[in-house]
Amino acid sequence: MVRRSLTKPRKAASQQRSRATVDALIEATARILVREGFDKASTNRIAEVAGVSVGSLYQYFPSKEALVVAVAERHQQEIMQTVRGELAEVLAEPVEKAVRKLIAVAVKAHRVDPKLHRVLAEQIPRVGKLEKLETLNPENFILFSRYLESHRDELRVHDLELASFVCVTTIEALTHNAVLHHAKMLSGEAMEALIDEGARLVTGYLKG
Amino acid sequence: MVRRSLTKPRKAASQQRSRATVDALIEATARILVREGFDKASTNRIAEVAGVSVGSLYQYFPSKEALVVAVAERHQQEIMQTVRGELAEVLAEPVEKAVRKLIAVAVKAHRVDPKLHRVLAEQIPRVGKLEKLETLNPENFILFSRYLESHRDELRVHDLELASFVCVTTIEALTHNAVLHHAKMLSGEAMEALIDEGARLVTGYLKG
DNA sequence: ATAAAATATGAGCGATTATTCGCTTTCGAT
DNA sequence: ATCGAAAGCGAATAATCGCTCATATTTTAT
Repeated sequence: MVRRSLTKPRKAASQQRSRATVDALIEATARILVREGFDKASTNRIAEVAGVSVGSLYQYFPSKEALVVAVAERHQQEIMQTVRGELAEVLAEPVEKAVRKLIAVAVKAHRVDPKLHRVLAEQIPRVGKLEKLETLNPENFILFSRYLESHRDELRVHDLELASFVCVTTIEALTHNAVLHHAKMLSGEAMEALIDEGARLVTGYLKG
Repeated sequence: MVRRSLTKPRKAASQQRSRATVDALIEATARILVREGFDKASTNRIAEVAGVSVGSLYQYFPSKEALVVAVAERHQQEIMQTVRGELAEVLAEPVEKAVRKLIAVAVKAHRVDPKLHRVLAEQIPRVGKLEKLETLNPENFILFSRYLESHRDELRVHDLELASFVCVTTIEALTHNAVLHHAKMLSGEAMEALIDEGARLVTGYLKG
């Protein structure tokens, strides 16, 4: 039997050289997305910017979509690093304090890499394998639900799952729109005002 | 001097035949977007589904992007038809009633053509001329601001512009996510519950 | 009836793109 | 020093797509 060609992309990169290649490719993709936009992010251009060949790109990523997913996942990881930490610290605090801190951290999360965040949210067509690329991380629902459960007695909401949906959706939308679409709100002062309003909105809802 | 070729797309379609062509093209684009997705919406395919030639397409639309914009605008028109009417009726009502009705109408608006709405929101890359294709219609801010102004004495918010941003963003995000991403909430009962929660959220915020 | 204007046609051009594969270079273990 | 495996290379391919234009048909006005 003839030897299989098997040019299928291998998953793991075992040597440190190839790990560097993978990093360079993800980084190059992110840079192009931010600086030139999604439709300029062709595989050949990505390879060029990464300083490797297209062939190498396809050794580690089975498709262009896979690269975009990798970029999105790396970004999500960075954001959740921030959010998870704060949520742990806030678990013991009463609703007023906790909600305010969570909104503040949501703002901080949207400022990790706003330009990339915006491109991922607005320029990536959710088609094919990109379909489940969600802006709203499901983990947020779970984490917030846990907080609500452990503070049930402070609350005047009956359906905790529904309340979690309402709160997470609201906080995400407010911070997303403020940071990415309303330049006026970027000043420290205006941002404080927005956090105040958001906290009032959500706290009032939770405490009746 | 030689005669100019001037194949630039003409704006107006004066005869009824050409108006039908324009309609067929917009309708075909919408159908393809919903049934096959954005990346299947090539100009050749659109023309084919519309039952006209590609050449005719370019008589009335200077680019593929222009067609998508036309579809989005038609959709927005239909939605705003619904919203404008309700907002007028609600102008005289107190905050509790008004907010509840506005959330209900937002749900209704998202149900006009949910599949198209979702494709427009998630599959169209905001690039080039599509960049200003906004999900959040600026008209909503203006209309809602007017309502707040004429009910200023009922409210405990100081910055009306900020309050309008908070409310419109919140209502849009809640209804959008509920209708387009949470199948469980589509039942009449669950939808009522969501409207109740949303109304409580926003009313509580506005009235202190 | 006739001519001009409006409308419609669709093969094909040029450009771009994702992906492949035969080959070379480098690495790591012996 | 040797050799197999891992990593890297990039010209070439095949397909797609937006768009044009020379030509044909239909409508309107006279």
